[in-house]
Amino acid sequence: MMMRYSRQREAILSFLVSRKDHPTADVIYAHVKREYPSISLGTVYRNLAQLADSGIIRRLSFGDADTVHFDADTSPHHHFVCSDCGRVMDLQLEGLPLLDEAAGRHFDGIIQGHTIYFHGLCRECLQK
Amino acid sequence: MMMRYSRQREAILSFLVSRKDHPTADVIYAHVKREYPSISLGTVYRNLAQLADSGIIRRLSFGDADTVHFDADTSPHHHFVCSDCGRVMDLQLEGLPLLDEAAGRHFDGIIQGHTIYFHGLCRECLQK
DNA sequence: AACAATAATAGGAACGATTACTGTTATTAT
DNA sequence: ATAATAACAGTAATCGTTCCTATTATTGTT
Repeated sequence: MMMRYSRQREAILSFLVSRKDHPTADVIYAHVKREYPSISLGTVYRNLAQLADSGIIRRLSFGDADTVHFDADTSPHHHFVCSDCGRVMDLQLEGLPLLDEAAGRHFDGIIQGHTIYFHGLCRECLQK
Repeated sequence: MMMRYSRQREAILSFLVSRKDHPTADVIYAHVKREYPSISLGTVYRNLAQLADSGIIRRLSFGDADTVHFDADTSPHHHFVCSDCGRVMDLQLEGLPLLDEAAGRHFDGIIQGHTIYFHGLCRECLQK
């Protein structure tokens, strides 16, 4: 089924683009609700799923927290999760070897990709 | 509070030790129920949490599936998730650089660790 | 071996994130 | 303007997991 324009989806996407902290569905809902007071949480979830499935945004999930985060930046980069405040931040990592290829050497199937995330304490939480 | 012995915990742990496919809580529940028909799912979750918190087993969670897996092998190794059948398998990876240190070079806080998992198609799913 | 203190249990209710359902509204091609 | 249908709001349902409570099992002490 083809994707039609909708004001709600546009508001969701433009909010997500404006943020670099990878908010969750309920945070997005709370903010978009200011512009569209009658928007429903289901609409937020449905649109996030559509946007993710069509490759416009990316789903992020981290082991500890069981809520999915969303990132409008689909360029290759990694993530850090603060184990104290839960904040999610971008993290650059240079000189990473070809992990998938290395993993494939000891593996019978096909490696298509991998996920890495780092955890620790962010600067703000260190200063207390 | 100190940890007392319990038959249920022992059954849960010995089942987990016997498996190398990192089952979820409900799979563990289904199997241990054969030996202890009156065991409750809450007991399984509580004991898995205790075992994980005391470092005897390890929690594994992967982005896509939103269910936690458990691994009685706490030695350092990585994991692969088949994107077709969902199977979780161990995966060796040699010559991995000091990722945490590399990540720390571009980061303001403290990196304490990381999680990696690979995805793709397992051998069984390739053969269809 | 009996006893008292309390960790662990079974069973079920409660929870939070997400998905599914349904009648109504908005977009888009004609 | 119209008709076809994607998207919506609102709400119910689902699912993994946690919490609660009265009962049972383990363990150190007589």
